[in-house]
Amino acid sequence: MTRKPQARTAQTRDRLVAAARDIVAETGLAGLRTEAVVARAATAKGTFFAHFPDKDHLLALLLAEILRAEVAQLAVPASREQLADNLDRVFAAFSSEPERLTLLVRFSGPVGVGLGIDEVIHDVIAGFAGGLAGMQARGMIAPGGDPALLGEGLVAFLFHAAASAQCPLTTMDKDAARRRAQVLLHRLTDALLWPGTESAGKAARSGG
Amino acid sequence: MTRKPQARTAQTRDRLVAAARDIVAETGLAGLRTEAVVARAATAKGTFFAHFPDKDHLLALLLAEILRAEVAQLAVPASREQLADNLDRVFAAFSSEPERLTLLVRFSGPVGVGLGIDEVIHDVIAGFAGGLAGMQARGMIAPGGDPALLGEGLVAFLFHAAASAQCPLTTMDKDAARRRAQVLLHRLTDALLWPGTESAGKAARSGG
DNA sequence: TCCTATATTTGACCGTGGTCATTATTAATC
DNA sequence: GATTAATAATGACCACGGTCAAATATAGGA
Repeated sequence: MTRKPQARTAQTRDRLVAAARDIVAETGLAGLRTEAVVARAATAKGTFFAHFPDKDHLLALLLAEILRAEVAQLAVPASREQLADNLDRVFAAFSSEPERLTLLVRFSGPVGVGLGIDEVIHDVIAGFAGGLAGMQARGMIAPGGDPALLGEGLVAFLFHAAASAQCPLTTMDKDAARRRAQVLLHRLTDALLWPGTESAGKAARSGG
Repeated sequence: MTRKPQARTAQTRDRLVAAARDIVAETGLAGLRTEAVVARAATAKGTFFAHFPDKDHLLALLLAEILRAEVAQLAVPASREQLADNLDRVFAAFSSEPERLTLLVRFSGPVGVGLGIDEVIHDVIAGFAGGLAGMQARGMIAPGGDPALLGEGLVAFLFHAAASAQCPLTTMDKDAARRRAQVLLHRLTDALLWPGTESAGKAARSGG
């Protein structure tokens, strides 16, 4: 017969997550070692894998926390400038560590349900969609598109730009690659939201 | 002083690539083991890493070959239906193995120059761009957008859809996830190319 | 042809993610 | 409280990617 989970199960899991959270805060996602996690949580390595299918699942959990904190503060955009600003912030949140993009790609689909990644992405899309709906009502973007779909389009562009910015730490100027990707992101956005006026959006932003 | 590379260098490298190519053909990208490669190529493991920075660089090289073969046959699209068909084929090529998407994301940026991934992606974009330019001239898509930029937008949607389709082999229906992602891809494409007529494109395709 | 500096190869070795048979603990029942 | 069956924790072990000091082979010059 199946029996209700023991009381210590949740405690052990919490200890593991807390230990991992601390380590990630200190070393970044890429610096996390399962050995270090179980040492700090005072469990055996096997226990780790009894609670998480693999290391990346735990990392995805923590990434969702981090992204939620970095993205929750974003206001619903009400102007072209605010929209561009939000795009830049989410872009930064998605690509500040290479590991983040890898995890997002791996866990953005059905695989990630339950880890929080899907919720974060959904919230980002919803934030864009809400802003776009308002702007559409005020005639500030091209009419006729479904705001939710346009929001998903923006997130698609974010992923693409983040991937294009991928760059080993050693070679070439990292900021240059990032800035180039950001320009691409904004031009694509303009093409989707203000068809036929790609350059106008850039001009409007550079004025602010 | 630096001296010209020895004759055997290229041979050894070719043996390694050939061995890896055979293994990938047999087991898929995920099934490749460096031990197996060096065994088949009759070299030591250290030699492998003298020729490639890591395993993924070699895999990216092979993936570029594979994608080139799968994508080279695509005709420049001259109609909505052909465009949709090309999108489906590239989507399939990008997402048929989970490992493919991972490698594409990692090596689509500046990191991937010299491995062929960047060329493949460039060719795909150029293919779409060429088709879109023609369709634009004939008034078949919304006017005013830069075809090259629109092509890049389509590739961005491809990546997003492929990520959304990510699904562990064990849980849920793989085809269902893929079909859902494909619908998303087509709706996004319609929003970009035929703003305000998302459903029309679907209807046109379902008739063919 | 011999010498030597450089290029290339080698394989024992290591770090780290992940497994699994075994042991310890606990919920449920009497 | 004693018994037992399910649940959780353990850590020795393995697989595999990647390293590096030492060994070997070669280009180029005398």
